Amino acid sequence: MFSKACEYGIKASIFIAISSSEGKRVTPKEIAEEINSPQAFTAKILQALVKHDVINSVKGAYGGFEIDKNQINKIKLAQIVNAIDGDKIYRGCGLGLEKCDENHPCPVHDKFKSIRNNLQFMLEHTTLEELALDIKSGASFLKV
Amino acid sequence: MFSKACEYGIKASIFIAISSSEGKRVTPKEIAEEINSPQAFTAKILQALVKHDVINSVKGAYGGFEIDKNQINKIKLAQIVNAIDGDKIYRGCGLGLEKCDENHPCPVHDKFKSIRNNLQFMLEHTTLEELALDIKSGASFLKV
DNA sequence: ATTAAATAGGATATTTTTATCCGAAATAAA
DNA sequence: TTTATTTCGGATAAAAATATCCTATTTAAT
Repeated sequence: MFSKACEYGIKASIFIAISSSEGKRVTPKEIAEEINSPQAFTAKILQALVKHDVINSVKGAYGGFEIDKNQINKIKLAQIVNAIDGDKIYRGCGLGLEKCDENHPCPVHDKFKSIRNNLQFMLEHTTLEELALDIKSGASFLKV
Repeated sequence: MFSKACEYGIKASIFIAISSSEGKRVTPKEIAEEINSPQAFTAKILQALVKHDVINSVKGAYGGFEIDKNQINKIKLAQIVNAIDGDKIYRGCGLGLEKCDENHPCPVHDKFKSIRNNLQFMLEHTTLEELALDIKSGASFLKV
C-alpha cells in the first residue's frame, strides 16, 4: 500500500505532532526510537517532509523538528503521503496501464473506483491531530 | 497497491482465460505481447501461477498455458493476488507494525479497516470470467 | 570567538524487485 | 528416432527501494 518511507513519514509526523503540542522539538534519534525505524533513513524522510512544508526544522543546537501548534489540526494524511509517495496511490491504474480512464479502462478500473475513492477521502479528511490524540490516550500505538 | 509481478499475473490470467474459452493454448511470447509485459519475467510469473493451480501448463511442442474451461467462472482475483503477492495486502498493517490488531492498533487501523475489507471482498468475489467478458466485448483493455 | 549540538545533503552500501539469459527436460509431429 | 517447440528452473543482471556514513553548515550557549 504505502512505501516503507511513507510509513515512517506518517508515524514520524504523528510523533512530532505530539511533541510539538507539548512544546518540545525532537531529533531524528528520538523519532527513530519512538517509531522503531532506521535513524538515518528517517532523517532523509524528514528532510522531504520539511521541503513539502509538512513539518518544520530548526538547525543548530537545541534545534530539531516541530510542527506549528495551530497547524496540527489542519495537516491531512494525504499531504504526507503525497510528499513521499506522490499521488499514484489513488491516481495510478490498478493494473499499471499507462492510460486508464473511463473511456479506456483496465479490467479492474470500475471495481477499484470506490475503493480508491474511499482511500482518497479518508486520507484527505484524516488530520494529524486526531491520530496524535489516539496515541496520547493510548487508543493506538506507533510501535510494537 | 499490487506488485508489477502481480499486475502481470492478473492480466496474463485474463488473456489465458479468453484464449482457453476459445480452445487455444498460449505461449509466454503471445501473452507478453498481448499484455505489454517483459516476456521472460512474465514466464516466471506463469510458473508461479501454475504452482498455485491457478493456470495449467502443457510442456512440449504445441504446448502452452491454459485454464480449464469450466474453472474460469470459479477462479477469483484473490487467488491470483495470493499466489504472487501473498495476503499482506489485506492482512498486513497499513503502517508496517509487526503486531497490529483490535487490541493493539496502529494509528490508522480503524480508518483502514473498511477500505481493506472492501478490497478483500472485491478480490474474493471477482471472477476471471467477468473480467474476460469485458475484454472480449471491448468494455475494458489489457494494454495501452 | 569557541564549542557543542543539530539539520542538510552528497556518496555509498545493501536489499528487494524487476528483468534477462541459457541449458535441461518434455512432448507432439514427421 | 529425429526434430522442432515448448515449459522448467537456475544463474545472472539491472533497477529501484531501503539504509548507512560522513562532512559541511547552522546556531545557541558559554
